[in-house]
Amino acid sequence: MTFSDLGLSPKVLSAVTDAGYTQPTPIQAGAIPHALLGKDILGIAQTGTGKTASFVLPMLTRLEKGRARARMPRTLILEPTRELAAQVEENFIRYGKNHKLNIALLIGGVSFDEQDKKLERGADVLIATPGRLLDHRERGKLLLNGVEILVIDEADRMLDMGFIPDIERICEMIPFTRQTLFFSATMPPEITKLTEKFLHAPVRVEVSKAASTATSIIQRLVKSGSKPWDKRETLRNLMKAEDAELKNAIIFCNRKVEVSELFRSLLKYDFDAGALHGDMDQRARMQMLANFRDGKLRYLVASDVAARGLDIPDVSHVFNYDVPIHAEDYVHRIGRTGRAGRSGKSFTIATKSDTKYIDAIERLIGNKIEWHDGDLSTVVASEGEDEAPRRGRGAPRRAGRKDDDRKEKGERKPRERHAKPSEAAPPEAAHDEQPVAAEATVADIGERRARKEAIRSENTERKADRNEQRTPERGDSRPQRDSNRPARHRQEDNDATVGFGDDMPAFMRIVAKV
DNA sequence: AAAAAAG
Repeated sequence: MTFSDLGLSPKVLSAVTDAGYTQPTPIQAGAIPHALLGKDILGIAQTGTGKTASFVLPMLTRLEKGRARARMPRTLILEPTRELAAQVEENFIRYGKNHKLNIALLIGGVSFDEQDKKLERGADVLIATPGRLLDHRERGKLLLNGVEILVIDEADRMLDMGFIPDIERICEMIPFTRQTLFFSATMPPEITKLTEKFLHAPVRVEVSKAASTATSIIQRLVKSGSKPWDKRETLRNLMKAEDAELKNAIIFCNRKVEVSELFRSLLKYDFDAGALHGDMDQRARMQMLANFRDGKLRYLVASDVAARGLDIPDVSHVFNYDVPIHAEDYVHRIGRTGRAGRSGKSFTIATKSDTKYIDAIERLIGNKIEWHDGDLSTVVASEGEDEAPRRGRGAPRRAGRKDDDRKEKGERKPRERHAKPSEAAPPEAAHDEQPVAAEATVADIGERRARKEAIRSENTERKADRNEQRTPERGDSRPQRDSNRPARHRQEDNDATVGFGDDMPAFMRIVAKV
């Protein structure tokens, strides 16, 4: 079976050939001929199975007849995350290089203007996340009654994310005569109901999980103390131990705060790391992902935004800095490595409180995961030791480490309540840097502010010169404000010393106590 | 115990 047997147009075939593909994957072979005939498709397939091309290629062929009218897109593809949407756009660009198609990407976090212009011009292909799509429609800039082909991708994930009502609304805006291509990795009851409602006599194409993935990934559990610095140390040791074999790695954390904390910590230890989570501004998200794909970054610290769907080929290692709370997430995360028959390694850092989640994972995958270097019964209790490198600058360290721990707990709490998660001061601020006095001096506060700003801009553009990050008071770090941030987070902007800096009047100190 | 997605 080759691509030329599937009935695709010459223009599409030549782009596929140029991309270096000759053999369709099972989902492509199963779905493309039916999709070309205009049939509805129910595709049950995981990512990494060639699912995207299975709808992009037939759509391109079918779009060769006809032209788009202003504000009336001819096709619509719904994706759960912005990155996935952008990835689908790339596929249309790659395989549509012999076509003159207008492609519009409607995702949140970026300005409306450009998106509006593309809609105005008439889009052949509209790729969107649900929120931004509905937003455009409510503004009257978008008519969906010209849509001939609707694609709903990653439906089960849309369900997890609470998008199903939005999806139903959107489906109801599109004429009955459309063709619907529907993809989901799993078929929970809610999704089955959705397909019964919105698909007409679909052809079901099911691709079993690539059995090879499970076997080609070496999985290990790694014991660790439960304090953040224990876990960071465990991770660093692991990264160093794997260095020779490690080409690149994704490091998953359960929370966005942890992503940014770990990211900053790794930078301090000179690891070549980037970060990816949903509270970062869109430009930074795209940049980090692109740099990681291009090999400019070796490590990507990420939330589960990166766990599914994203096409990041050739990841040699996956580290779970946290044990995922939901067992399925484990499968998705480690599925980022060992793709396309290659081998991969995954290490999951586990603490005493993680045992029940590990049990759930082992039940799901039907296997015990081996311990890397002894199980949790051998963990030595932590004394709160953090072995981070010191900086020469500033006051000498305070005597007791344990003292500092107490300080970290006691002092960070009140400010943490206001802090936007991704920008909260890292624990290291109290730990392996300047000790923070109960009443911070103006200079301390000014420096902490500068640091925060450096971290902010670090999230947006990673500077080549690390020293700039280390001495942010020199200047050029500018705060990157995200105007899209929900109002409840904005309070943090009034926190501490923003707007006063080093010149903050003394009476403000009480407010800014850190 | 989370993340994601509109502003």
